[in-house]
Amino acid sequence: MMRLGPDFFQQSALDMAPQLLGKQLVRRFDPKTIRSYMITETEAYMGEEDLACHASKGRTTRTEIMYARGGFVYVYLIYGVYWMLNVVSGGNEQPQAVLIRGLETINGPGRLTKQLLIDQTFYGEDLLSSPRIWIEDSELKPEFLRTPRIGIDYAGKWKDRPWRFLLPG
DNA sequence: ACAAAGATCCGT
DNA sequence: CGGATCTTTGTA
Repeated sequence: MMRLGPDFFQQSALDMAPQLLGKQLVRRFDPKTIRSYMITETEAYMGEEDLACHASKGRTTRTEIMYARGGFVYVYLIYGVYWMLNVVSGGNEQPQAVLIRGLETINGPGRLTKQLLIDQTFYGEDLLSSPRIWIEDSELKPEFLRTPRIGIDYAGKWKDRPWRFLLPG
């Protein structure tokens, strides 16, 4: 299948998050080792208004990449332990992103980055052109479930928005 | 400078 | 249910 292009990533995070389900996250570990993993769980983070979104604190060194056009990778360290993998979405100056929370064979956002060897060096990586990580299309239009996002109880009224998307089972 | 919190996971 | 472990950010 084909690598997803600019149009896909310029959708809002809310549109993109469910559409990422069933797509293939592809990782080239070295010139001879390429593996792909079906995306099974995502969450949308919707800009400065969204208190659960890191961009709610405004533009900082960490959140800078979220203000770029969609298609870049946003990674950050959580609890001093786990790297979180996000796909920046929307147009320039729209600080939105989608957290990849699960893959077909790996549950959990911290576990998947550990297995795929994704760390801070992927901050700002361009999914449109990177030789080591990209996302490929799929013919699937899977049914999916929606729930509130995980781990954001501090986010006031935003914590109950059903912006987590996952494949059943 | 310093303190606090965090989009998680694991072992008890 | 608590600990790990450290970057980012707010406050001074």
